[in-house]
Amino acid sequence: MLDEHDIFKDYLKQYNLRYTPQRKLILDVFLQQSGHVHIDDIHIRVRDQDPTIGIATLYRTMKLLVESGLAEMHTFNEKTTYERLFQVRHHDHLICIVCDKTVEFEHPLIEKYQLEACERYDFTLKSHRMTLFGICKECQK
Amino acid sequence: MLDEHDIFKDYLKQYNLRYTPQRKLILDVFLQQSGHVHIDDIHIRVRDQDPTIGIATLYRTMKLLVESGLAEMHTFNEKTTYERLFQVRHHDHLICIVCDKTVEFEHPLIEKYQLEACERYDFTLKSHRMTLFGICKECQK
DNA sequence: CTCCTTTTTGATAACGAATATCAATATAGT
DNA sequence: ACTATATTGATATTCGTTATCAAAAAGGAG
Ligand SMILES: [Mn+2]
Ligand SMILES: [Mn+2]
Ligand SMILES: [Zn+2]
Ligand SMILES: [Zn+2]
Repeated sequence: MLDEHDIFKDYLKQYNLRYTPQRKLILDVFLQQSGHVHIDDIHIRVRDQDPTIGIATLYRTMKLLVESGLAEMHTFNEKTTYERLFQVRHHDHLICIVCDKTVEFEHPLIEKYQLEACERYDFTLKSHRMTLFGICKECQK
Repeated sequence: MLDEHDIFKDYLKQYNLRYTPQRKLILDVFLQQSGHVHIDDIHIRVRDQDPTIGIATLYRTMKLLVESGLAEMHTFNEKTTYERLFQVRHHDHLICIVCDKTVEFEHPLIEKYQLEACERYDFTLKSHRMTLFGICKECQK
């Protein structure tokens, strides 16, 4: 079974790009994280293992991870976050507008009707972004 | 029946803010637009009628329009756009990732299941953002 | 109207995330 | 070893948006 490093290598090879130590390290660090990770968090942990890595390389590599399907980029608030995508079940997000708490959920029927809506307008659905904003139980008190 | 200017005046009064000529003009211009309008477009048309209005005032006023429920802010791509909200039926968006064409749609069942998902996690739904990305018929050829 | 307080304005500086630039370095293949 | 190409890190730059601040405007009270 292919793991994330194989996927990444394949993607890089496909575009004549190289599997460098920096890219490997960034992927390693990213895979150790869970949930929605900010680029600064990744930066700190990467520099922990190799202080010479520049921020530009980090941005460039995160972009490659997204393009290769290993990461998903979120822009819920101002700061973008990254989330593991490969072998992680698709889900949408429910965010508390008071405390920023996030709940991950998936509704099969919503996914189904999204496809339906697309077909009605002769679109081929490629991806979607659905985020619900509300107030969690604790913040309602 | 209240129109947008009344709504705006009420909102301003509520927070001890003033209904100034600049704010009136910006609202006037905004209401003449339709669809998803970029701030530069509004700026051009505003300066056309009053060249002394500064960009800061425009940003500040657009924020007030959003807060008063008259406008909705979208961040589909890099540039944020504004769309009339009052007396305009709620809808979600379907965007072609090739040509940026936008289709507006609404699916009652999706809205229903969004509420359902919220209730399951004890959230009070306040708003949602759903955008489908696909390839339109023309761009598939 | 005059005086006083608060709000608003416009010019411009500042911000910050992300990208572009570019010379030095690393890599892969011959 | 040699060559061509890709990559890197430091840094400058971009660009939408926000903060700053002195001057102007607005709203009341008398
Ligand atoms: Mn998630
Ligand atoms: Mn719309
Ligand atoms: Zn909360
Ligand atoms: Zn298209």
